[in-house]
Amino acid sequence: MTQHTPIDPVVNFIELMGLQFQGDGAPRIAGRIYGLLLMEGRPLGLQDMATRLQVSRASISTNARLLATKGLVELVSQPGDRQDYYQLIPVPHVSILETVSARMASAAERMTQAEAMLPEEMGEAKTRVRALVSFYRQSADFMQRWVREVSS
Amino acid sequence: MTQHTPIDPVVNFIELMGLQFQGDGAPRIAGRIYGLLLMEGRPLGLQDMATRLQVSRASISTNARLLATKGLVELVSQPGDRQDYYQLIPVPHVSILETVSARMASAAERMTQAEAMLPEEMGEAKTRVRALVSFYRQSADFMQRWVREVSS
DNA sequence: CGGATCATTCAGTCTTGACTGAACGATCCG
DNA sequence: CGGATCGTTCAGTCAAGACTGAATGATCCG
Repeated sequence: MTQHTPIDPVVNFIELMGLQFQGDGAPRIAGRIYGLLLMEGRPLGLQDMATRLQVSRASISTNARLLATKGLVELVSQPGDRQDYYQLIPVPHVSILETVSARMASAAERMTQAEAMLPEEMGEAKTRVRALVSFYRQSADFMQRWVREVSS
Repeated sequence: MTQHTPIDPVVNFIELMGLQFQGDGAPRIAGRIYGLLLMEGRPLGLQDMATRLQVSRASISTNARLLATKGLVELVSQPGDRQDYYQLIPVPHVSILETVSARMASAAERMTQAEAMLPEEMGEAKTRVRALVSFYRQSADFMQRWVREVSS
């Protein structure tokens, strides 16, 4: 019978990151991978992570690549080794903020398109939508500024 | 047989908001409610919305209250009428940003707690976590600043 | 070439949570 | 009081998607 209440602080931290990611709408396993890399601080292979986190290699593969596309992690290789190693990106702030910024910008874009199709009679509704779009656009810009500030 | 490809721009906009919310991890119906209110620009009763959006009253009730807790919508009453009416909050920016800010702050808080439990030998890991926490805290602060800027 | 060791893909399972319908309590009006 | 009309709660259904295991393709080494 396995321990029901884990007191291992490392496991605890990894699990916290899993829940954190899940709360943000990302797969829980992606969070656990990030937490594990944060604890180890060195490149880890897929097989390593799969056994450490007790999940399938397929899941690790998928989620590690997900993290890579989001700019939180990067794929590295070691000479004379066929394994894929992943390691933390030292300064993930830029990626995080730019992802959010891009989301807002695309939302603004789609809303603008839908707003343009509304008939002229709905002038007030169109104005309300444009105000919201404006806020999204400004926020996206503001994040870019913040990126520059934080990376200086 | 119902129309398969809706060209009604209002329905189109409402549906877009539904998808937008869903993409942000919120219930699709919450987005549709917000879209509907954005189109109408006046307080709407639960029954109204339920028939307009063709969903159950229970769902409208739940999601309207969700939007209210997030500060996007507010409950209003009309004299001599027992219905609950909901209307848009004119300037939702503050609520949106403060929600995000609060999320980041609480994430930073939990990470700090978990980090404190790590043994001293893991000095480097602790440092990495603290750097991440610092970023979260700064971002939360930065959003507060942005709130002030946008509401002036 | 043939076996071994990778990562990835895909069909299928299973979990999460959004949504519904029926009941309930509250409030109002006749 | 009794019927009607609210909003909410709750158990149950259903769909989306996270995860798995087996199969596939690629690369390396003997």
